[in-house]
Amino acid sequence: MEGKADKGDKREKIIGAAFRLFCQQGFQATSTALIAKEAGVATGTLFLYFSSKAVLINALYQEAKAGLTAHLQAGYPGPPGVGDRFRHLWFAACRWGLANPDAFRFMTMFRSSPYIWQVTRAEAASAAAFARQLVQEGLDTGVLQPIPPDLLLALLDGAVTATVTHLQEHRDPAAARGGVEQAWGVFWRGVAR
Amino acid sequence: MEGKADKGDKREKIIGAAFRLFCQQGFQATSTALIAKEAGVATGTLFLYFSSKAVLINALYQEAKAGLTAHLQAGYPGPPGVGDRFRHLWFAACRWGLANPDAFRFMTMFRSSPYIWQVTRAEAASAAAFARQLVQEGLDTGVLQPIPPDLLLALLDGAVTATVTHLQEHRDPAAARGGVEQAWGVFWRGVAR
Amino acid sequence: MEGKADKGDKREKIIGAAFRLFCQQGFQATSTALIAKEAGVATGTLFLYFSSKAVLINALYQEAKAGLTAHLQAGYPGPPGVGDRFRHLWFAACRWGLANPDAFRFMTMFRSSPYIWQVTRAEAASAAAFARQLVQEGLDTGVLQPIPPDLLLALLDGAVTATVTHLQEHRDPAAARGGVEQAWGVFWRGVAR
Amino acid sequence: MEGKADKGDKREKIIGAAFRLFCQQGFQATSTALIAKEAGVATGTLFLYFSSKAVLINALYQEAKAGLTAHLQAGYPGPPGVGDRFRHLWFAACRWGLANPDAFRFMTMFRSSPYIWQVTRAEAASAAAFARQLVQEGLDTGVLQPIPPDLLLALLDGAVTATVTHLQEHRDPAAARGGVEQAWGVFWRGVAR
DNA sequence: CATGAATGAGCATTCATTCAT
DNA sequence: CATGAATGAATGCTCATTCAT
Repeated sequence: MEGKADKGDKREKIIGAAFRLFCQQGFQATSTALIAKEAGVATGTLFLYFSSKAVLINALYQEAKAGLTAHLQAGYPGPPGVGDRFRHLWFAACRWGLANPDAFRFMTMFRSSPYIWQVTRAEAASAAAFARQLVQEGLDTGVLQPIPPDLLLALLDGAVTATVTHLQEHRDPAAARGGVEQAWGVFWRGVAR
Repeated sequence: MEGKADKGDKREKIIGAAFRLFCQQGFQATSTALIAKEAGVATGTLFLYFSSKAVLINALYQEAKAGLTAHLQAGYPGPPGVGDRFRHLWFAACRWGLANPDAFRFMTMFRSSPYIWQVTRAEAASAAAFARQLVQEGLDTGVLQPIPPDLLLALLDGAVTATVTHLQEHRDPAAARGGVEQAWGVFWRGVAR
Repeated sequence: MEGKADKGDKREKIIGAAFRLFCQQGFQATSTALIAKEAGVATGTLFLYFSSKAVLINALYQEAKAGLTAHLQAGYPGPPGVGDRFRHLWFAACRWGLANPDAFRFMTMFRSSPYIWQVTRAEAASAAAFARQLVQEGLDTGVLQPIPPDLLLALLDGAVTATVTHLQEHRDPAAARGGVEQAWGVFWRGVAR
Repeated sequence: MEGKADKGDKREKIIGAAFRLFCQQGFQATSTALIAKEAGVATGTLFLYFSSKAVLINALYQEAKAGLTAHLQAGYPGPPGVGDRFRHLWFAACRWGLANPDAFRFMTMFRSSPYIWQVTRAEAASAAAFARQLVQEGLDTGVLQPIPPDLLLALLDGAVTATVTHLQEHRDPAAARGGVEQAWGVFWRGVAR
């Protein structure tokens, strides 16, 4: 009774199909017609929800970023230690990346792509403002090495991306857990004072 | 005798134009006709050197990787310490990335793109085999933390990419020097024992 | 309610335009864009009905063969004499050829062309199986000269083609009637016992 | 000493390669570059002998027609009977067609093609004027049925073409001889009085 | 005469987008 | 809201032809 395609269902299906196809075949090989077919809707319907292919791409990027951000904020611990909170971010990010391979891959693929507008990137960044605050707190309390906050965030981002991508390629569920832990060790040893 | 199109010049011009345009506008937004025009050659000439657009992209990727690899091997120091050699790699890579922004950006953009064939990636990786040996030596001699070599290489790669990309965005030649040094500190502190 | 593009009309228009243009200018000199324009549809529309130019050519060949076959079977007389039925085939074929000059010319032009696939030829041949049966009956009843059936059919085909082509070049409606009759005389005298 | 590619050798090689390729792959699939390569000469060389692809095609057509005509005139018997001379033409034509499959196929393929200019066709026809005279003589002496000479020539042409093409498809050297004889019987019975 | 790199007009085909139903 | 046939601008690629060597 509830599987009958509830209102708004179509938008989700289109987004899901788009993530899958873009990751598998890339941008140019994925036509809007194919996305629509994979999503089980008509060609025209896609344009009812996303006014153009460019809009769709950017929506996808935001969707991915929002998913990740939400996951990071979910169990975000309170005041305890700055290190604990960093630890939480690290593991939550890796866990999300490994659980959502398509969305994660999409993010890395389009991270520095000209298809993603500045606005999109800016919105995604602002959503992760709390991470920046954490870094600032770490610097202020002397827990972190004295490094420009933006550079430190970039390094965090780069390390997580490298770790998840690496573990995704060598699919070994057992090694994954350990890899995340080891990479965390490298990162924290590097930035902590 | 100097400058004016010395035979074989055309291939270089096409590669240069392609790097520039792909970085600015992305793969599909850059038509072969535009690349040819920007390179100052006829449309057909492009296909004389690269049998298809896909072949061009892969050639570009290899060109970039080869350029970086050559630069890394250039002043590669002998036996001294593992740390010294790592230091050389780090700084050489960052220097190259900052000096060749288009090629570097191209590499990050297409790193995980479906346009780049496995063969291309494999060839590029094999050229950097000496880096893998260095890691192994570091692990054997106990200079590095006990981490899977591949993961460690991935982290090195990710850290360099994050650093260069970050410094390119905030163009400040003065800060660049310092940034590379600081990021190196983070990385080495993280992986050294 | 009449005339003005009654759904499915487009396919017909494309076929008509293609017959005309291919006969006038040949295969390669006739661009798909020109066919579309002549048919009054958009370029893309042609590919909606025929997935490639090669498919279009083969469809045209089948269309022509089917038209001819249908016309031959239309008033095909029953049991009477084998000669009467041959006479029907001869005149019906010539009549159709003179009435559909473009389709007929197309058939002769592409008869031995590499553009027409074996499948296409086979299908067209199977549709004319009843002619083969007639020949067999003629041989069995001793009405025809003892000649391999395939050779006899080839000669019939060749004679009709030569006759119609000849009469088309010297357009003289009056002479046409007589020419068909005279050629029939030659053919039948040649094959009958 | 004499195999060293004598003067004018290149023209022959180009013609031979062109016959082969056009028959195998058709007009559009056969590029001038391919013909040149198959002939073992440079691209530009082809245009030294034939100023354009269209000129080459027409030269090929003339070459084929000339070859056939020469063969027909070779052992052309003197005054004896009209029937004997017809017989000679028939067998000589079939023999040539079976011995030169590529040239023969080329002729049938381009017989009614728009690529062959009227001039070319006219020249080829005038070379075969002696055949027309034979027909006229046959009509005048009452040896042939009273049929327009052009139509009779067209039927002769059509019958030879059909016979050779048919025998070429069903390659059976033994059957070939018999087939030519049987087809001749059909033709002569049809046109003789 | 011969070469083959270079040219660029031309073509088949695709695909984002629209709109009548 | 949903559909999918229709559109036509845009693109990758080909190939006849030229010309400097």
